[in-house]
Amino acid sequence: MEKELAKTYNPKDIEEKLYQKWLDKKYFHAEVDRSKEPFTIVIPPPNITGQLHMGHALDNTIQDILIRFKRMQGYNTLWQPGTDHASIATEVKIIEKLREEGKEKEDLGREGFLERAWKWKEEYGGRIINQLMKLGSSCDWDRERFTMDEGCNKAVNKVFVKLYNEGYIYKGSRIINWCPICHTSISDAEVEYEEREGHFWHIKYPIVGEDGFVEIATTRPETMLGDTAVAVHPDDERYKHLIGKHVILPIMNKEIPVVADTYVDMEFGTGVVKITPAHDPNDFEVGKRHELPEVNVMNDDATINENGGKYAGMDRYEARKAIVKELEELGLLVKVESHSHNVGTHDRCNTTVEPMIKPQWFVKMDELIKPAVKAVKTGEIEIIPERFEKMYFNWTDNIRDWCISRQLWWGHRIPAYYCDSCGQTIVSEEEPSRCHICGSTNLRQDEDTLDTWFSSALWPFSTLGWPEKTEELDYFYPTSVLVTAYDIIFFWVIRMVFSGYAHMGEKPFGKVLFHGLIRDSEGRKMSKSLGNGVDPLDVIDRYGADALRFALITGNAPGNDMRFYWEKVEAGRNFANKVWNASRFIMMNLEKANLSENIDESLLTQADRWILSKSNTLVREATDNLETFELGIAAQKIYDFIWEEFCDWYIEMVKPRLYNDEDNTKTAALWTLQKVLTNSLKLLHPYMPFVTEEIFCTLQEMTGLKEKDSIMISMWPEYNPKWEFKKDSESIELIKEAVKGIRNVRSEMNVPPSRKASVIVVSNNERVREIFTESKSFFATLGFASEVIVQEDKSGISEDAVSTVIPGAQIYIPFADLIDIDKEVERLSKEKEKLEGELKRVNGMLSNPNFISKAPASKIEEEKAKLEKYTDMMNQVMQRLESLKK
RNA sequence: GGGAUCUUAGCUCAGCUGGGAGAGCACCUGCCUUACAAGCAGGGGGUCAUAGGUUCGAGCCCUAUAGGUCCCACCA
Repeated sequence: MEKELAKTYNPKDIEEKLYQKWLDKKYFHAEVDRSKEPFTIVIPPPNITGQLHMGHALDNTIQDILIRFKRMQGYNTLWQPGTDHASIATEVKIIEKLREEGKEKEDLGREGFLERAWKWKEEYGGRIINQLMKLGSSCDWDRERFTMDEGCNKAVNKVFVKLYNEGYIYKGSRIINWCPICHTSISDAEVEYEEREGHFWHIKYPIVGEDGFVEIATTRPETMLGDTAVAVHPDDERYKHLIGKHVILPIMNKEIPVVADTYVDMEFGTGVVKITPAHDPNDFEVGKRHELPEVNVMNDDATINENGGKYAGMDRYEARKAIVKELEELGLLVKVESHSHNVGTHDRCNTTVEPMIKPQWFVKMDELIKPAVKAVKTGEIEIIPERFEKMYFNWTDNIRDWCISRQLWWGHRIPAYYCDSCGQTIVSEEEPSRCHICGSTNLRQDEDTLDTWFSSALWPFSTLGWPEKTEELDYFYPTSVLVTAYDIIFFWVIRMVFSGYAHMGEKPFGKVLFHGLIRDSEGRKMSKSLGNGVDPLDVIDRYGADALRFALITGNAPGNDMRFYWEKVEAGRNFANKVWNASRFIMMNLEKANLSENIDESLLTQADRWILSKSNTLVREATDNLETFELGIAAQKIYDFIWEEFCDWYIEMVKPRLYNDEDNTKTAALWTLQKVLTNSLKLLHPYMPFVTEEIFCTLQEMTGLKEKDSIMISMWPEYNPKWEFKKDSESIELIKEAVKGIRNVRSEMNVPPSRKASVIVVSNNERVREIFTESKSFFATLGFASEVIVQEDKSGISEDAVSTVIPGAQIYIPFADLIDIDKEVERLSKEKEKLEGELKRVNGMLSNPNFISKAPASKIEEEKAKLEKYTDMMNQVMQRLESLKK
């Protein structure tokens, strides 16, 4: 019993200890249990190279809130964790590390490199997991998975082979985005467009067999080395006569045709476009239509290759300069304009990507995407907030085939094998021992690996055991909700959806909850290069995980970006401390109490019933908000309830009863305190798991009322219709009005709290007099009253009393020597002004015949009641003013 | 070019289906009141971007305009 709580809440004292307890007790662990309904979330797997950043902190806080909420509601909750091998991100990091040692990846060879990568994974893969634990994440760590573990690998191979056999995966030479630094192809989704200032070079191409030139304009003169045509619009009168003729490609001195294609915009540039099928996606299409040769002029590192003649070996930008210079010398450069245009860059390394034609593996998307579109259209998958549906459809409607092969080593190697004897391609889950066409053993596996998102697309079911038919898969799939930032809709969400339908025949999740990005206090994205990132671990270290979690959730609407402010974390910390101290106070008083689970409800006072009522309403509303993912709103309500209603009002109201051992309602007060506190802690627990757990356990020890060993497995409070004490609630609200009025008057009159005064309540309403008579005790502490007198009329009230009006009553406070008539008149005039405003509004409504005829009856009644109330109050204020003016 | 979203107190933002403008921080005043100064009490501060419209009634719904942010497309 001698458990002492520190005067201020110190998260460091308890967070680690409690997390360890939860782990030890296996509270996070889920087993298939068909007697219970499952609630499942798969974690967006963080990269093994990653360090926890604010985005993770938000994402995982949201997931943890949902999981803890559902767990307490009695669902069998599984939060499935794991990490992503992040093929390119990891490979780049390892290469960097190797370079520090003076090595290139080729020096190690494929095997050696992979060995190195696995070591890296062992070393750093656990780091982000530990960081997630610091946040309080209640993932089932016993089920931790990795996108390249044996099971996931199996799933990947199975899917690849299946899609290949069904004709959805194919290999082809097509134009793809090539990163000259990472030396790999990347998908369209990985290209980021940046607006850059560039130039528009106008170049003359001589016309064959004629004196004269066509003038073309280009932003990338170096690609002209690979031009195989120029194109004009078929309806362009200026150039119609050239169609079918040839021009000389300068420098290369090669004849290339003039073709007509509607792709050309007559209004733009000169209306003549150079066509480089091998280095521009649009030109590639034009080239296909006109059967133009494709001349690749670049090496993998974006230097010019042997097709570029004398420029061979030069970097693309050097070549650009040199080519422009040569054109100038040849007199073929007409002019140079400045021109801003979008440049595609690789989202990982920011290098300008080079479109190139390369043999790559693709997933044919047009058919596969259909169920994914339908699912969202029909509402089988619900997207929250709804507006992100448009983003989703924007992608699905313009879907292009997905380039899935990467020229990287770290990742799932493509399960395709080539027979060197007969040229056959064999796609197989297991490595074939011999070619099944010619029997040769001369087989070699495709060198490429798969896009990292290929394996994460399978995450919702691969983690549950697919392709094995596991109990887990049967029970936990489809998962309940996916929580992620909106910036990976295209990369991940859509691909999981179509994969779920393609391989499971079922959606991967019923709901997708998108949240926004965390920005710095100036609204910029947090990034390493800007150095404006805030480390969540640093925040936790200074303020505790609960404070961070609360800061990330409050004051933010779903899907909106939010700015990070230390002040917000401080507010969270202050709230945790408030809860801590209120609990400390309650427990101090509970020490000698001997409470039982239930109480004879006839012992409850007005105030007890009022707070129980309020608490009850909170339970209903917060639960509803949580169910609909309005986490910020629920948090705000819980915060307001605990701080204002419970601490500032109820605890203050109850103090006189606690300090008076003679008071026969003391036990009821203690019981109510304990009850409301426990419920509040439970509601708060998903947001602030640590502080609530510590208090919950201590409180149980103290009262001997034990529900569970941990709040996280206790029952979520339920709305109790019996606890709607409407009459008591109205009474206490009236008392609060009176107390506020008294405080206001005293403050305005500069009366120090030390100066007590009597409070006279005048009301001709018997019910109101009853309320005040019953609640006299509140005014001593809350309203600095020396005594409270309740009477029917104004008899015996001295003329120099100050007063205030509340609905149904007037309150007088005689201060004798203190009264300053002018000031009092001024104050009352302000009250009068306010009432005038209210009356004007109400009268305006009620005198409008349209309002009377069209508004709902209940609304009209409401306004009529207000009119009555305000008129009464107004009369009182007027009378008082009259009498003061005498 | 297409689309989304935002514009509410000095700052950062809530405000769910239309029915008397809110929070945190900041500011002013007074309080070390035996849970909490990371606190308590009181206060000031907003033609809810602009202009129309729908409605008995609009911060909320519709249209237009201005400005900001973002996504997609990629006119060489």
